[in-house]
Amino acid sequence: MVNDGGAREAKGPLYQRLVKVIRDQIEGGDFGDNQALPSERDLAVQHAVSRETVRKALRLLEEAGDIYIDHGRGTFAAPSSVRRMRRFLGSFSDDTRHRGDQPGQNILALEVVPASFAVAGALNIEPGRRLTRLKRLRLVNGKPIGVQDAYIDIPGELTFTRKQIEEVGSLYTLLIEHFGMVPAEALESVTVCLASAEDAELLNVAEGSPLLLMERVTISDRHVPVEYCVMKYVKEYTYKARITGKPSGNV
Amino acid sequence: MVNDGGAREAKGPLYQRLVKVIRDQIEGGDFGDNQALPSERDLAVQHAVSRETVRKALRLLEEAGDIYIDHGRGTFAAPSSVRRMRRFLGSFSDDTRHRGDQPGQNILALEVVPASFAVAGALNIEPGRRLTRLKRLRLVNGKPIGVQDAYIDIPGELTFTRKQIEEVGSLYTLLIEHFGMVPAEALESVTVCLASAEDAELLNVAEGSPLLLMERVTISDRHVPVEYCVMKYVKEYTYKARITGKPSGNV
DNA sequence: GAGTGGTCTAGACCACTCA
DNA sequence: GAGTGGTCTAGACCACTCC
Repeated sequence: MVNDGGAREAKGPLYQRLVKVIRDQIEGGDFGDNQALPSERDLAVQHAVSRETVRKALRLLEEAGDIYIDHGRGTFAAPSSVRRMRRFLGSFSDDTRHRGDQPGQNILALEVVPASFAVAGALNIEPGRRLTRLKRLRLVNGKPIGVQDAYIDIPGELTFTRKQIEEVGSLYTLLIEHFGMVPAEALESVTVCLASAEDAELLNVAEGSPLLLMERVTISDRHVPVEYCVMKYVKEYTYKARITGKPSGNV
Repeated sequence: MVNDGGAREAKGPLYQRLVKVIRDQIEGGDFGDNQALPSERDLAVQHAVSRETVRKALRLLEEAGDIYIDHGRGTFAAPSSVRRMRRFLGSFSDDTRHRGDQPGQNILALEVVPASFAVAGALNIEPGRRLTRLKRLRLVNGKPIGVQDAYIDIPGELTFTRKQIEEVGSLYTLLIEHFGMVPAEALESVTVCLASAEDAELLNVAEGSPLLLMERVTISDRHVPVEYCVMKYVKEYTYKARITGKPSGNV
């Protein structure tokens, strides 16, 4: 691996460093929209790595949407317009921060409850198992935008305090640092519902007004469902997603 | 590649055939929940391929959620409960068919229109460019469930007829087969809106009732935005998604 | 036919987990 | 330390695009 800027930090696998180098080149404008990158064999020589290592890096760049690869034609920088659109995408939760607003939260409930049939079904555990329930009002710039009701399966019946959450600010940070539960994947669904009397009061909207109803099952890096969460968001909220692969069939 | 069932079809790359073999084994119950698969080196010997080929297959199986791989520990069959949940996921559009219902459509408009500023912005083209507009009422079991308003940038100002759509049934099939436009990726956003008078009449709901409002920009395999589509769905509809990667930050 | 990406190999060494 | 997955190599051949 040569040509990576000389005195740069040389940490991590070669292909990851190569990803960074090439991405910087693209974002720095070295390659315009749809401009061809050097061939894989040339890149291998330029960066003094094997062709398979180059291919590994290019695969990651393609998955991230930075480049596209056409069999028999070459490898090209993705158009900046598409790159720009993609930059606004992320998980529903990620999405919050893209607004540049100040997030906040009020903890409405923190308790240990037995799993209902519904929650137990979602988490694939036996009903009645003791779960930690965390219900929060989410704020943006002090204004309520959603209610989150999370049921967390903490191993060993451990639990945490309201103070801990308020200090750390993030539920996931707490789960990772204090309980070693690393979220690895989430299954989400989104639909519409009407505000109940309680929703209406919490979110400061009229009873019966439409809300975005979202469910999430979070799966840990130990490959088990660890959290079931129901969220209701005011209609100013938007969910964004990137769907890869061919949209199939009768759309 | 040996042990692939003897007289099976031997088409396609080795690693893809290996994916199929291992997936069949898992779905056939050869490996229970979280049961370890043979090591990569063993799998390579068993199937008479190189270890890199095995790794390529395992990577695909992991991305599909069939297995999980833990560094230093081994490779394991994903729990069937998680596999089952994932099976219900797909793009918003895919999702329709999982219900086992009969889809249908009424074409409300098929015309050539100049791109508005908004549509031009979404497709990254100049305003005023002539686009094909296709507005359809989507049905499930004869009942209206949504309105889709699509703006398609067909190269060379070609267009298609109402009859063609009705014959083919699928807009994407038509785009692929008649215009060589292969959808490769989609960027979607979902939020809530209220039914306009027109929406209400089309969808047979009260004016002002909540709808799921969805936007989509489809990007072709030529890596340019080719379709902008606004969809409004009745509240019985649900959007499902799988979010991979660590949910980040202040969720 | 020349050039591109796609697949595949055999072998080496590193990083991690677990006993 | 033994076994696992993670990285990397040099070289071969195939499939595709374009001239």
